[in-house]
Amino acid sequence: MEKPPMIGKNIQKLRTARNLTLNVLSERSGVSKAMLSQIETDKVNPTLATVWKIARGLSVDLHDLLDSNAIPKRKFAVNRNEAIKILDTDEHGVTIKVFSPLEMAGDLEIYMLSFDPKTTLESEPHFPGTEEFLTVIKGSVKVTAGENSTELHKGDFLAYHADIAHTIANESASQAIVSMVVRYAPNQG
Amino acid sequence: MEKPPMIGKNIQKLRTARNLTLNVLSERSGVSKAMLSQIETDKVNPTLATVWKIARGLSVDLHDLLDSNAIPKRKFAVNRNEAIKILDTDEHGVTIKVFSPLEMAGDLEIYMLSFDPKTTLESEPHFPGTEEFLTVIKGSVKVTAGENSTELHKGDFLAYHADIAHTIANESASQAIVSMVVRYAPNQG
DNA sequence: AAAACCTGTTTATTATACTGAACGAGCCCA
DNA sequence: TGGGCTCGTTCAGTATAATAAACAGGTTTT
Repeated sequence: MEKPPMIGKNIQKLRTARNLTLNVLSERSGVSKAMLSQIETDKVNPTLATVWKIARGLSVDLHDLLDSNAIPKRKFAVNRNEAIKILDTDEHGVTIKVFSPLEMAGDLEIYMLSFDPKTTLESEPHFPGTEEFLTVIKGSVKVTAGENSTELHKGDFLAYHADIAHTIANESASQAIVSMVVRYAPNQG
Repeated sequence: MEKPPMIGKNIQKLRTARNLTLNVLSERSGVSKAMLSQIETDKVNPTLATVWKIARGLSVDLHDLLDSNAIPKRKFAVNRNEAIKILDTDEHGVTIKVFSPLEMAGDLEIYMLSFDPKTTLESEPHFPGTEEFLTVIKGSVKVTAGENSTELHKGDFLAYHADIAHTIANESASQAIVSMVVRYAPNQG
């Protein structure tokens, strides 16, 4: 985070994703409609208390409000065997953070994926033998690998072979977060 | 978080822990000394931009300032030892579910751990080279491995060598759930 | 077609966050 | 017993966040 957070667009994104009007959010949050409008257009520097009220009105954590804006623009081209293409994401509304300390993880890589409402992450096939293990931390996602499609909710866990094309979709109107452990094929490369 | 955040004491704690004076922090953050004093004593509702400046001046993430416990996160414990064992649990109030389909996971095992309030899971050292990757899905836990102790909250991720004795404790009054990926040492029986 | 009802924006006013400077308390040294 | 230094707090003025009310644009009503 190098600049003061501009949470306006985030708030608006969350609000519209839930089909809430400024009037409704104003009632639910206790923040005036005018102030909401000005905050969403980044015309003011809202008070911490005000931001908290808005987060509460949107039924999200204050962190989520700040985080979705504090998008780590950092791209990364992690290559174990060959180029693994990870989208960078702003246009898709999917944020990927790398957690794994590579010197520790060996052939593992751990990611934290944040999905804005109605967003999808599409992955090309990985090398044969590659597996993915994911855990839903928040919200719900639909994972499709080949023919199979599975709906996962908060707390669910899924392991699958990732050497075919697969997608992770957040079809809901709220944010979804999943952690993913990718295990690359042992004898590859 | 049920009330608007009172970050005054957190800021003061961080500042004094670093032996910074209000003057110094004022210079480093660009926030006036007077305002810092008033914020620390919770006399005002600071602006989000101001809070961000203070976090920057303290070289911490904004989240750390908002969280009730102002502790830097995501450390990694490192060390070595021996022996393996996984407790079973019901008497301790800790439930372990195995998610990993073994034929897929190879040297990986995936668990879902549920902690009742005020419960702790103590593990003997695993084989040398064993690593654990855990993700907090709900609540908060305190992970201790050797000397190092880390407080993890919802959404946090931690990777550490598990070949020394380690404990995962839920010190809060509510349930905690974490997913754990255990990666056994590659060349170990 | 205009009246009534939405939407989000902009105005005018009040409340207050923020600043620079003044203040009092504590410490060190002459 | 001072002066000179620091510390954190409080004062007065200014900048601006927050509010209520008026506003413009677009749909639905009658």
